[in-house]
Amino acid sequence: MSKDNDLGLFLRKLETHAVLSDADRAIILALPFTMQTVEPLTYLVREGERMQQCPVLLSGYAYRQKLTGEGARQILSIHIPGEALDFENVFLDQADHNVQALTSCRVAMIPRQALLDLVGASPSVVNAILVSILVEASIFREWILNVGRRDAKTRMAHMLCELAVRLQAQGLGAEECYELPMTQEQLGDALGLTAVHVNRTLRTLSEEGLIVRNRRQVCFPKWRALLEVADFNANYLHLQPQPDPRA
Amino acid sequence: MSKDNDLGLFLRKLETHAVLSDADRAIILALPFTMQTVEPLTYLVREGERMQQCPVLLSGYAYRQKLTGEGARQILSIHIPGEALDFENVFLDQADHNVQALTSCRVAMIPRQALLDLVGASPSVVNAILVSILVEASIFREWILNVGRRDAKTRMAHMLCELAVRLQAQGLGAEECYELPMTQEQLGDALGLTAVHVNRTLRTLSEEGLIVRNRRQVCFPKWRALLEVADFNANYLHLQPQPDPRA
DNA sequence: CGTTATCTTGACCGTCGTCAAACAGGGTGG
DNA sequence: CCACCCTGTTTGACGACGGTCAAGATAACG
Repeated sequence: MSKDNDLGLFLRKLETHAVLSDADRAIILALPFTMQTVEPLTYLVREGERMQQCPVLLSGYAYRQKLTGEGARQILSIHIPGEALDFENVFLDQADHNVQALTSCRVAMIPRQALLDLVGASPSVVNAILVSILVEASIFREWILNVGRRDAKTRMAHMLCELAVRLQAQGLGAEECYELPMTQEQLGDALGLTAVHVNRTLRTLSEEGLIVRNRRQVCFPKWRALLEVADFNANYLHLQPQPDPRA
Repeated sequence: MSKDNDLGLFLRKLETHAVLSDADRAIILALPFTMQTVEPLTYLVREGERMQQCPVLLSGYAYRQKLTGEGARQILSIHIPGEALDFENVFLDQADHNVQALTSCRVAMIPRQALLDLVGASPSVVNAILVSILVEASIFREWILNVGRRDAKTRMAHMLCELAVRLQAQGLGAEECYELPMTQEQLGDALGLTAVHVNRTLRTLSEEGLIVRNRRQVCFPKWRALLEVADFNANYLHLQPQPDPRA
């Protein structure tokens, strides 16, 4: 069973987007890897480096991040368990941004070569990885729209919705409530806002009863209403697994 | 010769990022396609649609675009000749955003199936396409940083630099001068600004002698200084062709 | 229980958005 | 060739969303 294997969550993530055969599943679960546990803020990928293995997140959260010359930080995406954190540098030479652990994380490191060998060896698994990469790109696009064209409140709500839906799709926590261990400064870096304004925005959402926070937990008592406010439509997440179109 | 073939520019683009063999080149140039000429603003990909062919831009400009529920538009990327405009929907079921012609364009439409058949048939060409997709994702990430964390002037300068460098890399026009047929409203939609503020920003850049505009042509008399102001570093464009790592 | 990070709030400010009007350019048709 | 229009550009006055600065309150952590 996939659940017995550490890579089970990784497989689940791939199957969220692509239909796989038993043979495909076997190939994925048979990928070599070494386990690693890392502390919050550990760099899993560092700009300029050449990666020899691809980290896959098995527990905890991580984020993708980039800095301006002035030192301002922009968080580019948040990653949840099951997601590969560095498909890009399996095929590219040099990392162009950073990936950091947000919480303490368990990570499976898959040798780059093992993933490269899949190209040619298993077209349907390559298809699944391709779809995964393309869905991540789609999330980047929505992120651009979010940061470029929505006001602070909508922007914040949108990010909260996206995470809720993605966690749900991975079978982690319910849609109406989850653990979000980001500081308000990190939220600001993700949304292109300052920590202070994040605070004000969260207060507004709370006052309107759209979110309830205690500790690092967020709940959504009026999920439908929140989706409205967030201008959220899950299409861009491509959550319906699609058959290998080559078939 | 590749230059005799309509897909020559497409090949050149792929070779900017990946090293190809003669056999690979032959496969790419032998892809079936039909030519098409479209007017400005024509939709080449429309959100929600299922595409059966992948447009490749051969002349003119196009852009990728998405709308908020309120109708605000965000341009996600600008495309120049040689670039495939819709690798995403070769592998995904449903378009999650739009692609529109910016100028009148010549476009080669490659049947989706022909591209799908490459997976399994030609690993090294698939590698090249993968790299292409990943570089586009890298450009999205930089775009997020640009919109999220840079002020209007830097943001504008950065976009102008990116286009200059990409055009240069494709052998189209010089670094110091090119044709940019975008209205100020479109520039605003790309940068997350209003047309009015785009105008003010362009004026500032002009006054500082960093850009010179007449008609739709932009020139950069002080390229080095502009790179500074733009906080521009071309690493994220991955312009050094990299050998197939599977070799 | 002290120390530090994070959160929270208020006062103030600046970049950028809004609204509006004038202006330039480029087609079109008379 | 010149009126005419339409789209795009330019500018100014004003307003607001979000940034900055600073201080106090809370929570996290050894």
